[in-house]
Amino acid sequence: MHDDPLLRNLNPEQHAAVTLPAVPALILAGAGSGKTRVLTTRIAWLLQQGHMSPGGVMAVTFTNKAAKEMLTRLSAMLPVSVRGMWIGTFHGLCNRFLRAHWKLAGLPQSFQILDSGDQLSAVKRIIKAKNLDEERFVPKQVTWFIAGSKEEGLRPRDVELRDAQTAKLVEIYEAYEEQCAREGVVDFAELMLRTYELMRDNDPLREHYQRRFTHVMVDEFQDTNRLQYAWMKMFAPPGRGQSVFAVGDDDQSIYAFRGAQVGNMADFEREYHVEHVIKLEQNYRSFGNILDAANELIGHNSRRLGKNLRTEAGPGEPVRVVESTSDFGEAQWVLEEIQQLHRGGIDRKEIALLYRSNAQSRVIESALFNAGIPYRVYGGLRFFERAEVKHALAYLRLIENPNDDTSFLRVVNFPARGIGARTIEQLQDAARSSGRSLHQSVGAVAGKGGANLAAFVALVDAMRERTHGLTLREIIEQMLQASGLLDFYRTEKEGQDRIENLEELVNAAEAFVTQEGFGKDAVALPVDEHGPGTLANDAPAPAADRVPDAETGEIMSPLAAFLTHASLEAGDNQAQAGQDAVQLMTVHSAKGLEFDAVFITGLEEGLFPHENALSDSDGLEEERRLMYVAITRARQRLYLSFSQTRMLHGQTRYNVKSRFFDELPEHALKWLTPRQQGFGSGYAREYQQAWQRGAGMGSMVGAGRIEPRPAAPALVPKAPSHGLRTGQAVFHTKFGEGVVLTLEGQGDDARAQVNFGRHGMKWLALSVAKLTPVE
DNA sequence: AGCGGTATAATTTTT
DNA sequence: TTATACCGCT
Repeated sequence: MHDDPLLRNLNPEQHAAVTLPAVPALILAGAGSGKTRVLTTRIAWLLQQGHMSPGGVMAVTFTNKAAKEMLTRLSAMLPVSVRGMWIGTFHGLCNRFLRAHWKLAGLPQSFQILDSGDQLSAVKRIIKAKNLDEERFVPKQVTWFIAGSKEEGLRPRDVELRDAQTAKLVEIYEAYEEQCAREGVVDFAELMLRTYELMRDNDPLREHYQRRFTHVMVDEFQDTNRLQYAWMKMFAPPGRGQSVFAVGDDDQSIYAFRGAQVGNMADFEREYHVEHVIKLEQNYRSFGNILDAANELIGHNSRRLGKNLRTEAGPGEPVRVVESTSDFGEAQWVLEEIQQLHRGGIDRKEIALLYRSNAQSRVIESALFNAGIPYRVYGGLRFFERAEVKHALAYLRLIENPNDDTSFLRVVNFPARGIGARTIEQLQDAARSSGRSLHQSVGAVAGKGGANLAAFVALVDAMRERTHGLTLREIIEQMLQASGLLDFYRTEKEGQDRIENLEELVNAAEAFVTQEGFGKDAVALPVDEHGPGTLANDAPAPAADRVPDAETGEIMSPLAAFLTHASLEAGDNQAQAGQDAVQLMTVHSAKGLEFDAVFITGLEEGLFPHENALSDSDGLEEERRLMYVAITRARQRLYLSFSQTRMLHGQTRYNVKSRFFDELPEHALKWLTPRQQGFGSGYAREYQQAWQRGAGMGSMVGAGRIEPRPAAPALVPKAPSHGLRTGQAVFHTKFGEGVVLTLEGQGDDARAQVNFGRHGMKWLALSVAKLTPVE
């Protein structure tokens, strides 16, 4: 049956998925079930069998990383050029589409892409120009409104004007669109929406692409938003006979907060009359106890498509659970355990420390730092987002397009050249009243400011002239000199790192030109603007990079292509790759990764599940899925950890252990600290204090049993008449068990704020409420 | 223009 | 606690 080497070693479900006929199919791919393998093997198999040509493939992912992974694996499987295939991120493919059809899309040929930061400053400018109150129209929220509207497929005229506030927001949205059009830029959501609209409105074009893409595959389908689903339907609508291969996992849907619609999976099944739903439940990553924990936990969610992970690997080690008295103690314990694991032969890069929110990394970082253990924190600034790099890119953008006001404003006075806020305001007024760009309005400003502005414009113009015809590397080097950026950072005391980053920018450009062959994302394919007819269906881009525009014969410049690349792929964050370092990240950023050993820290009510998500059941279910994602990252060892107290916003919070502990199977767990009946029993505290005095936990853990230690004197303030103190565990007949957070007032006035975990935070009058101390 | 003080708010994130 | 924003001063 499996003579074909491609299909060898596939399990029956994977095999079935790979060799499905060309009809719509939904693949429910559990964590660690070989999803990417199925996706790439299917493409390879279809090509090998001659069921489709390379040009007939469209495979969409969310991240550049996933797209790259797919391409790498695919080219390892088959000696096929990936050039003609449309494999990439939603935004990358939109970019490719719009580069080919810029004219029809109503865009300038080398339109540039705004990242979220650029978009924010663009919105800020509009709010200022319209003289609106930034309190009422918070720029961040306005960008959410705009992106949100676009992701619902709504242009300003389509948004329902529910109230005055919305009407004003729509007005800003409208102005924002005009501004983007004037400057020749698009934001991320615009890439999607513009593509969708062009496909919707241009019959020959739609017809062409629908005929071309016989196989459309969408990865992480549970993360698609409304627009992305509608977009997909434009390329492969129901009933047109294309193969649509949607791969996803509803249990790993953790991006509802940014518009993801898990419901798209069910909608897809219904609208496409999907007959083939294949569940990939065989897990190749984790041992049984870990999967038991994951399965049981996620079983507490309703509204699932239903899926259970199984393994043939045996139960493996138990899931270890640890309680600490403080976040500090937790970090110390994690540190010890990491050292133990490392001594036991596990690479540090195979150890992940996961947390719900970024703020939690700090304590752990300092513990690791003090112990001299190398670590890498995910998240944070990425390469192309760093200030000095953005400045350099702004100059490059101005070389490419002097009317890019966002870039103009970023560097008009950086390095300082005597152009102050007043001058800029005058310039903006002039530009606004004439409807022209800042660059075009420079002449309207008189005086010294005006002269300086003119000098700036002359500088950029000179850069443009002098770099004409040079290689990308030379252009950037010229610009770094001429702009004064290099000189500026050379004289700055902490400028050395920045200069290194600017040099790195030159390297990145060089790499882009040579290795990447800057065509992949950025350069137009030879697609006729005027519809099918003359189209070579899957003509690969000729000899790599420089594809002339179908109509004018113009070539997109390497510079414009590089700028596009920089916007679409923000690059890694700073951490030195390659080193054997412990991996620190949020649970969200751990999605898709796997490690030998995983620590999930801060498993406390209010933190994980997060308090902001507790108000509705959808929120709680997403938190639970998040926990599910976290658990399923672990191959061999999983640690769950929580702490009685935690420093948050500069205050000590008294927490209750996460409700998720009650949703895990007892048989799979092993408590390394004594199992608590209620909360904060003296025993655990004594134990922790004993440990913190230096007894160390590793040996006790290693021995597999914990010996009671002599009690340490409790460091608590003197007890007032009601007998309560902060941190006190209490019982309330209605709310159950809780922990006292704050005590106020005296006698009959005395009040206590109590954290009842899932019953929330309560203020109780002690003269009325029946609170029983638990200890 | 740039510095330093105070106020304020503080999940999760990719493109 | 800490990062960022804004204001007022030099």
